[in-house]
Amino acid sequence: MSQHNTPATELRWQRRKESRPGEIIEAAFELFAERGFSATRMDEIAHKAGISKGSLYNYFTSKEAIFEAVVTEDIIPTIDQVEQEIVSADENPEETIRNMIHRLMTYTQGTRLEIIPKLIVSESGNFPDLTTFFVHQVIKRTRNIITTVIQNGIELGEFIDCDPEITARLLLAPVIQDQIWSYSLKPFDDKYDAELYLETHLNIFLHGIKRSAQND
Amino acid sequence: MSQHNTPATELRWQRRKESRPGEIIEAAFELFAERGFSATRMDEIAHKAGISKGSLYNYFTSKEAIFEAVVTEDIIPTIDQVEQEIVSADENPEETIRNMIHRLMTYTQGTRLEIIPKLIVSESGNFPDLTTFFVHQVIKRTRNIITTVIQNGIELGEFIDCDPEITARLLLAPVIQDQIWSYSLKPFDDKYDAELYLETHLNIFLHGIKRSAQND
DNA sequence: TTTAAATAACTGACCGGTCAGTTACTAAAT
DNA sequence: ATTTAGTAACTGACCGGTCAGTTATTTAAA
Repeated sequence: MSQHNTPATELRWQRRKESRPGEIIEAAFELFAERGFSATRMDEIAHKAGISKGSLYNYFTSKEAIFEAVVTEDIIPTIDQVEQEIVSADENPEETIRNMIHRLMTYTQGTRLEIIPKLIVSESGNFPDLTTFFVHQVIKRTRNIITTVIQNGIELGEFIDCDPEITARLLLAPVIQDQIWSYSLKPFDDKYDAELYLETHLNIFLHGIKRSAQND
Repeated sequence: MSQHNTPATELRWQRRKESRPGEIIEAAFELFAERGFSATRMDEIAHKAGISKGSLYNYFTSKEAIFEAVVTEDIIPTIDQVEQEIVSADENPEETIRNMIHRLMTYTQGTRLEIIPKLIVSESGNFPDLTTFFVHQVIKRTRNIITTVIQNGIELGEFIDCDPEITARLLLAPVIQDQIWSYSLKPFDDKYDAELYLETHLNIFLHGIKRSAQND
């Protein structure tokens, strides 16, 4: 699609050992997200990273190694940070959920965390180990936080009696769906207002699980 | 994974012109769903269909043609039928939505309609025409039905004032998410009760959009 | 001068697609 | 009924292009 995205300086042969790996990962993950693993060529990754194919092998041992780096590099620090950030202090459960989901979106926006779900869904059959890693380190951790908050809301009597883990899945589903959509069907679908989408989701969902004075 | 899935009769060389195309599509779609388009080999499709690679080309002109057949064959009749089946009569909007979603799941269960979302999400970048076809003929048509019902509920004063199209997306998101999950991350994730998942979704969602006597 | 980042030409395995030959089936002729 | 000529489904070895990975060489930097 675009040309390579390294600095404008037209020096071939420039030696920049330190910055290469990051640039390679950046180039690769865009291509993987767009075409998938098999359909992405090493030449394309190299070109987009502004180097030759041979140079890739100075930094990664194989195409699979690049894919693994795309999915795992920086993931743990990022998810650690997100985990910290989204866990908010002592508000009531409703506000906690609102803030958590907003922060979740804010802190992943523009990071690779946003694109990887689509990538993993597509390639899960071919990369079982990576998929396990991602499900454990990202999906489950996020869901566990949400589950705890919902559990808490139920115990406080603010939320109706429901399965907290399944309810957490339902809270996250539209968020993840939107991320997957963004990098697959969105270009082919009618546009919609992402802000309104999220707000509407939170309103309906929270209204839906709140134990109102006379109901249930 | 499994061996080829043609009848047990161990006659190679059996001539079965009529049944071949269906068997090829069946074999191909399972492999495509599992591995994706690029990573699936023509030999594998042939083997799973119980014929030789050469024979594939008596029925389809190329690998892409098989992929197109997998995604388009029988889709229109199926979606026509689903569309008819899910449109229920004159119940109130809440019951209409409950029944529609239940029917939607019932009537797609076991059909290719259930697997194709994951396939299309994965390959959208490589098959833009097919993706357009699918989004128009399946996604939008389904969403439009839901949108109408929600619109109706709003006008009747039963539902709160919300954007009907976005709300339709939110109603469908967990359903589609579950389908995509089934063929990608489910084997790596904790098991959960699909029935309970759906029931909980409908309960929370409907409770969430219903205009209760004193609210809003 | 030595080291190592970077390159471009190269290799070989792989795989989509082809085709000459094989076998199952049909039916006309005996 | 049996033979056999004709047809078409089917096979699998093969071909040619593609592409991940290697190597010989060049050049920037230390």
